[in-house]
Amino acid sequence: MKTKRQIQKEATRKLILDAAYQVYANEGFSATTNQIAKAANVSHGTIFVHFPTVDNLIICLLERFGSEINEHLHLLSEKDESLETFLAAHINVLICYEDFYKRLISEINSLPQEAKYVFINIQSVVSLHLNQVIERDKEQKVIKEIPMHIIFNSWLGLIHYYLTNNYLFAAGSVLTDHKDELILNYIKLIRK
Amino acid sequence: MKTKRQIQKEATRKLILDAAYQVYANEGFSATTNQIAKAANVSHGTIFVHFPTVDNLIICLLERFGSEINEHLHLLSEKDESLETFLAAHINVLICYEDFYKRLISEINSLPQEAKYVFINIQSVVSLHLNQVIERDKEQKVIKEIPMHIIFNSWLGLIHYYLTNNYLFAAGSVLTDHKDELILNYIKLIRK
Amino acid sequence: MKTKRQIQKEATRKLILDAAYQVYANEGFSATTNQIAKAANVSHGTIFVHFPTVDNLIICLLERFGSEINEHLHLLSEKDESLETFLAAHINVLICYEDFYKRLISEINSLPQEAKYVFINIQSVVSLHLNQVIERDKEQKVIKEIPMHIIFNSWLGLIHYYLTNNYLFAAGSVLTDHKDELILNYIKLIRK
Amino acid sequence: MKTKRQIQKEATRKLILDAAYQVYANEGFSATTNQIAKAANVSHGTIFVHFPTVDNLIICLLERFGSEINEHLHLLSEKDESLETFLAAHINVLICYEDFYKRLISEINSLPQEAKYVFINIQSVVSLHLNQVIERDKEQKVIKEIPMHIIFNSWLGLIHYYLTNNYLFAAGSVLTDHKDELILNYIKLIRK
DNA sequence: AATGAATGAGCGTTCATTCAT
DNA sequence: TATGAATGAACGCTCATTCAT
Repeated sequence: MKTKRQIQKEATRKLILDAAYQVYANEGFSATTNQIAKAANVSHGTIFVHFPTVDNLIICLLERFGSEINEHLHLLSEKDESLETFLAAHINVLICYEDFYKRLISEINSLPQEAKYVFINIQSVVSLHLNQVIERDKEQKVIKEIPMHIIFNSWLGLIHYYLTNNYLFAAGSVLTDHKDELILNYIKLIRK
Repeated sequence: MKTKRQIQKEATRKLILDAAYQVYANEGFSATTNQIAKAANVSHGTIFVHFPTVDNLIICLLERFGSEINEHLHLLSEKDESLETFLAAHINVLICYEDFYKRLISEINSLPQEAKYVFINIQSVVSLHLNQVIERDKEQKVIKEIPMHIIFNSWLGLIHYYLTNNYLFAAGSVLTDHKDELILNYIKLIRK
Repeated sequence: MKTKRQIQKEATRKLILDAAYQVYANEGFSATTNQIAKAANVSHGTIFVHFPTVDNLIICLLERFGSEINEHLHLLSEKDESLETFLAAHINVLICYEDFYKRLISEINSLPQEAKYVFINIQSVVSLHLNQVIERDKEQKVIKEIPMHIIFNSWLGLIHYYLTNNYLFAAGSVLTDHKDELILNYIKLIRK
Repeated sequence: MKTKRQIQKEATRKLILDAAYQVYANEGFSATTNQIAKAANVSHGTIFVHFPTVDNLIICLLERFGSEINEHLHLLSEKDESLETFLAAHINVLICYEDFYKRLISEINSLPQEAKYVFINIQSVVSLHLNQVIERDKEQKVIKEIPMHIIFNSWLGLIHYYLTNNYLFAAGSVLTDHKDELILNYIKLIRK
């Protein structure tokens, strides 16, 4: 049983995390705690009641983000879908988080060490699912003899490249614009 | 004929650029002018004698970096080398600048607009050469029917992915460690 | 009802404005925010919690100063006093703010544009009252046929001259020392 | 006999003083030594060969300015001119130096102590001549019974007031625009 | 639990002055 | 004599963090 206070506290905590997500997505991780407080409609000090430091806020935010995105990704694995369907589903999930994800892959190296674990975790979930799908295709001998991690890293490399260099390829969402092209050609690459 | 003064001035300028290169490579582009001054062993004010603003310092540094790396790359095009040789040469060049290049591809979006042009320029030089090498192979029908820009972006995507996620793959230089594997498998991907 | 917090905040704001008033009066408007912070016994950053920029601090200070001085001057108009009484009252008001006023009339041209409006406003209040008093005397044909603005500017010119050149005329307050002489002779000048 | 070197040195010194005069007239005394060096077409360091500190430069500049303006004023006294002619001549002299003089009377209190002596000297020369002219008129009983220093300070007060508040009265030269009005009305004031 | 005023170290930048050339 | 690169203290301002309310 949660007391009224605990419920209130968790609500505020969520408010801050939601705001931080939006602010970081829009401004990058150099956004200030003041901006986040304003976006969350709480006082500046409240942030530090819930999170002892900004780094801690970022870590908690990324943990939540990791869980959320992984939950989305898990739903993919249940069905017995084709490679094409899986890749499309993966991109569709990323589109939901596109702005934030873009910031994340760009600025990951300047974020606290623990943030990286979240990032690794997300990638390993995708890897796991991709593995399953590919293995099936491999049995049918349609996939080249290339190590799984290269197959996986090529895919992530390709879409991360398009995301980080968004400005070269699209005015709005690069994933929305180039989704089909990316999937089609990536499959061509890994197929015999 | 340069006067002793001019030589001295250029030496200091080089000192600052070299220091900035090292500091940015180690700390990322959020490093401060104070850190750079200390690394260059000059007073803080001296930086602003040579560069009116930090942004200008960054742009000059990137221009120098761009020229340097392009010079390296141009040497490649003169010879009639194989795809494998070219990719190895490309990686070898990047190894020389690995830490700095890693920061650059990560943080390019937070750098001044002019910095992006330098980055685009570097990439287009690589693209140009890769194009030549691939076209030759394409005539021999060994390359898949995939648009050139996808071929190019897959390569950059792959090595940028390994660079930005260095910590996943290697303790030291990820390019040194995975060079052969990357080249070998990338070629497998684009070949029929 | 004000909360304790609001009271405290206003107190600090007043502390800063009071300190700024004193520091500017003593050192001129080239005094630094550090000096003001020290004089106010608050940390340097606190100044910028209350005033986004120095210019804003100066403008707020001048607005307060303008209100205060105008309030003093308004009290004069209610009575049906003689020219002599009015001029004496004007000088008496200025004596209260002498050091600050001296800096203001000296450095007005290097202050932000909005500061000038405050200054103009103060002068126009004086002008208004002087006008009323003079008009009465003019009806009695004791004042020369001279345009009102010249009458007004002669008065301000005279006392501003004594203020800016204080060091020529007095060790302490030039207005206190020369008040009677200035009034007496100014009246002689404008009377027939 | 001056050596070639001495002649050259004096020429450079003059170059710097001329430039400083122009720069201070245009920008006020907060202009930097760099601006002056550029305007004088000499190197920054050269300024400090001729003047140990900026304050010393300002003092020397004001001494030269004082001599120059006093020389102009001295020419006035030789003739046996009327009060009106004298005041017109005074204003005409000031018009030659208007921008610089305006800065001087505005910023005199933030200039080094010695600068004030120059200013006092200029004023006493004007005072001397005005005295002579007025005394003549006084003998003819056309001037009011007012102490000479008040008569003098009213005049300076009036024109200084117009100069410091130039922006209230004119877009260009306030002395050129209001010269006749000022003289005419000032004479009205001091005449019986 | 939430507030928000206060803190102070640190930022990029300016500028009078120095001194080797 | 003239130069101009180098200096470093000081500037206005930012911001994560603290703590009395």
